[in-house]
Amino acid sequence: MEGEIASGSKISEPELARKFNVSRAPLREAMARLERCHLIERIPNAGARVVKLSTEGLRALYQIREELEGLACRLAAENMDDHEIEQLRGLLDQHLTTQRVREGESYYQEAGDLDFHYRIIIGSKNPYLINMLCDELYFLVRMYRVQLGMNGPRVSRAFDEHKAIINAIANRDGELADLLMRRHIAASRGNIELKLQQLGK
Amino acid sequence: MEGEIASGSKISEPELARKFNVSRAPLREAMARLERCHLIERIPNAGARVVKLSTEGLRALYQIREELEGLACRLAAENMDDHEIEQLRGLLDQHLTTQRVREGESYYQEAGDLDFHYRIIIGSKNPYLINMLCDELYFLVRMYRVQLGMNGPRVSRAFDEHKAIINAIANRDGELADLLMRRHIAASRGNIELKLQQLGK
DNA sequence: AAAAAATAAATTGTCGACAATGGCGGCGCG
DNA sequence: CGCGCCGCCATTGTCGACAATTTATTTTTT
Repeated sequence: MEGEIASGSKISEPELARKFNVSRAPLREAMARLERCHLIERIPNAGARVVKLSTEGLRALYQIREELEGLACRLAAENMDDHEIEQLRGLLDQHLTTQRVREGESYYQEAGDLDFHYRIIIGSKNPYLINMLCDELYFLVRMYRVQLGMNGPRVSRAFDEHKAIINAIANRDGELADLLMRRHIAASRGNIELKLQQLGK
Repeated sequence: MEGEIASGSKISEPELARKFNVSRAPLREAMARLERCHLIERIPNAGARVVKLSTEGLRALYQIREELEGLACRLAAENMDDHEIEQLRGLLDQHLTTQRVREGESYYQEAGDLDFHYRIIIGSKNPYLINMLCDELYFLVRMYRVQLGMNGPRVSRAFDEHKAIINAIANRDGELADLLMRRHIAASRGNIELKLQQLGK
């Protein structure tokens, strides 16, 4: 995810097993999980390679995200209880004080439970949705984030958008939360796409 | 999927390995796949059990389907070429002549490439969408279908809805195709839910 | 020199066995 | 008779080795 192993480089099962001093069995399963998360791609009988980030990949991924996280917002507006919403508000305030101070540095890099989107998805209470987003797509999303991390004016703007979304959810206005989330994700995509074109190629 | 192994019954790894005369390794992977498809559920250190079909599960599953297959329609309207659309039309006509004759018997039971929804998803050309729907959710969908198969007036109605959707796609009207698909799936859900309440419990 | 055959290497799937972990039932004790 | 402890057992994770298949490379033949 963090780019430590170069994009497109080959991942050898026996080689990594030696490197980490484990047998092939657990490493095999680990690679199966990576494949499920779309972090590696397999070519039959020719090995596995680290995914390459691309504009087309980003587009395809974010098309799904818009739809699914929009739905997550609608469901979260129905299903999150007041306590959870308050907790999420607290998380945002915490981000404001700890992270946003060093402006433009690193909003958005938190993992798991500390991530805003993650929490909303959990809040939807739909097990299939949670599984698909948190256990499969999210690692790839985070890979784009980490390697083409957001900075500049987008940081504070994203924070404001998060605020607006949580407000809509707190007002139990699922329709609005849905719309705001879709726009938020679309904007985020635009930002990353720009970086991809500048840096990547 | 077909209910041969009763819902809720335990699946033992070593036991099945003996039954099929294979070692635990391949059976292990097979079960991992079943879990990924949500056909079995694991309780840590207590074994795996066949999923139980339920109204809540159906609801959660179809919420995702509406969203994702709606998106698939929108994308298919953009990305399917004329040849693919014509092929899909042919498939529908074939269903009409071969299956629909024995009215109310078994529309909808075809697997894989022969399935209408399947083909549209492929037509979206979005690899993540294809993977999630065809490789993960679809087996569970088919389980509901097979075990609570459609019959009665719903059969011909579903066929007409399919026709309308393919027409919208052929007209490159993604928005309409999206809407029609969502309604189609919602109606299908209603039908299955009814059966679940009648028969299941 | 080009094509074909043979060989080497890597990937991938499979096997049988062992070990650790946690749940469940039986047993003793209060 | 109820409660907690202990041992058995199923589940689960791991290991090292072997086999099959496919791809790449080298050697041989025309």
